[in-house]
This record gives sequence, structure tokens and C-alpha cells, in this order.
Amino acid sequence: MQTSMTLEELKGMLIEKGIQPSFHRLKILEYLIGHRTHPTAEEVYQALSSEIPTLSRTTVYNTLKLFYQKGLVLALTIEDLEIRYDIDVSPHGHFKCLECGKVYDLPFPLSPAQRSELEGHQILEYHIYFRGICRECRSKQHPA
Amino acid sequence: MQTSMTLEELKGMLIEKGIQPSFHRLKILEYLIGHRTHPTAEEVYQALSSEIPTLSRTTVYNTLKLFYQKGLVLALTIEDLEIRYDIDVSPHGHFKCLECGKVYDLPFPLSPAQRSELEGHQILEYHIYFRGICRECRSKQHPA
DNA sequence: ATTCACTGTGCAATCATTCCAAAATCAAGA
DNA sequence: TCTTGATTTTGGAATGATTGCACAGTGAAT
Ligand SMILES: [Mn+2]
Ligand SMILES: [Mn+2]
Ligand SMILES: [Zn+2]
Ligand SMILES: [Zn+2]
Repeated sequence: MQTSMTLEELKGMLIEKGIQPSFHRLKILEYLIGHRTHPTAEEVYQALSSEIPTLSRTTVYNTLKLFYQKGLVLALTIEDLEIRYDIDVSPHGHFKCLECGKVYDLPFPLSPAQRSELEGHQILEYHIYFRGICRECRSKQHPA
Repeated sequence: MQTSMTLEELKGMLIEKGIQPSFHRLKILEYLIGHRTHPTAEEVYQALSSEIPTLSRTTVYNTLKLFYQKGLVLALTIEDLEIRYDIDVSPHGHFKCLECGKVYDLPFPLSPAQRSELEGHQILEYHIYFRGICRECRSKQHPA
């Protein structure tokens, strides 16, 4: 889990996916790599707009959508009618705490699902979502 | 897979879940039982508003949300920032065709997931979503 | 300097959903 | 049957995430 990369490495990641490495795109990519909290577009915008005062919300939305379409990030629609983005595109599941809202990573509890076909359907994406109360919130509720 | 029930049976289903069986609630439940296509609130509203001209969109939204909170239906947020409702609350997965938009049921490819706890988190809900191109759309694309 | 393609901006529009206050309906009890 | 309080329903406004769009900026090539 690398949390900081050189400019050249970031550029390489975009070019590899056929995305032109503009200033804003690099900044948004850098943020996703450094903050693996499955942020929404709004969270990315809030975090970067102080450093880049001219940054437009629309640019953030456009960029994240582009990253998703090019396969650079995952798009999670786990709850709340909002899209969360994940720079980790390896197969893993997600857990959202209904108490604090945090989204945790979970290992896939299975492997046979790596199949590209199921009942004649062509599988392009595969998501496992859990919802509940997270470890931390549970321990706060019933203290030792 | 029962597609029609008596009024008394419908009432019983609601009362069992602690929901008062009003006219609109019974109609919406009846629709869900007869149309297992994972409809959105809007689809339910469109389907019923000709038969019940005074029906309010808000009532449909309120009712479906109530059904979900009482555990009578599943709520799917598989894509498109919209909620789809499923009268089948037994554990099963879903596949959404990116071509025609239909949502198919799939058997769970696993069983150990019935667990109520995972890495210390309390699991309340569990969803598996697939996206891709469905059998029908595939056969249209490359005909025999 | 001009052109062209691409990128970014800012505001309006869209779409699903929720909020809210008023109206309608219902269920006892007097 | 009338009264009253609780519940349900209504419909329009509000919200929140996302997208559309037209214009402005940028940068490389001519
Ligand atoms: Mn993740
Ligand atoms: Mn289903
Ligand atoms: Zn939590
Ligand atoms: Zn299809």
C-alpha cells in the first residue's frame, strides 16, 4: 500500500490507461492513492479545493468518471445514492458502517466468483457489499 | 413463486411485520409479489397510478421505505443511484445488464457468508452484485 | 499569430428521494 | 352517531448527487 509516489510514477499510471496526465488529474490521482477511504467526489473536491482554489466541482466529477471508465478505479454504490471511488481495483469486498459511515475493505470470502460467465451472462464487474455496525462503533456502544 | 394471493394473505404478511394494512400498502405489496422485476419506486408508481389515480408518489416512496425498514423487502443499490426493491428476502445475488437494464436473480455462489460477524464487524446485510451483458443481449449481438 | 484539440469552469438542469404542513381517513369511546 | 386523537396520504417545495452545456483557458503545431 504505497501512499506517496513521484510525479513521473503518477504520470505513468495515467498514460498506461490512456488518460492524458493533466495537472488536475494528477492531483486527484495522488489524492486517491494517499487516502484509501473510498471518498466521494465531494470529499475529493473539499480536500483539494484549498490547495487548488480554482478547482471546479465539475472537474472532479468528470475526472473520477473518466478514471472509472478507463478502469483505473472502482466505483462503489454501496449505499446512500452516492458513488465512492477506490484506487484499489483488485478483487475485494466492502463493509459500510451504518453508524459512522466508514467503508472498510474486506477480503473476498470466496474465489469461484472470478468467473467471467454465469448462467450465460457475461460478467464485467463483481461487487460484494456488507452493511452493519463496525468494530469500533460496537466497542463504543458496549464498553468493556 | 406465488404470483397472486388473497386479500387476507396480503394483510397477514403486513401484520406479521408490524405494518398496518392500509389500502395503498396492500396494493403496493400485491404489485411487488406479482412483478418480481426489482422495480424502482417510480416504476411501482407508474404501474399503479392508472388503477389508483389519486395515488401519490410520496406514498409509494414512504411505503417502500417502510417495507424495507420492517424487513419485508430488500433494497438494492446496484447501480444508477436508484433504489430497487425485492420482495424476495432470501439470500441471493443480482446481475444487472448494462445493455437492457434488467436485473436478474442469481444463486449465491457461496454459503459461508451467512455469518453474522466478520473481522469484528456486525453484519446486518449482505449483497452480491454483478454487472455485465445478459444472455439475451449477448445472443442479439452475435446472432447464431 | 492562428488554428485545433483537449481540458477546465461555472452555472443551469436533471433525477431520485425526502421534508413538511395540511387534508383525509380511521378507530374507538362517549 | 358525534368527537377526538392517531395514522395515513397528499402534493408541492427542498435537498443532494450528478450531469449537460456553452464558454474560456491552455498548449502544441503550423
Ligand atoms: Mn476498497
Ligand atoms: Mn432478487
Ligand atoms: Zn462505525
Ligand atoms: Zn440485457
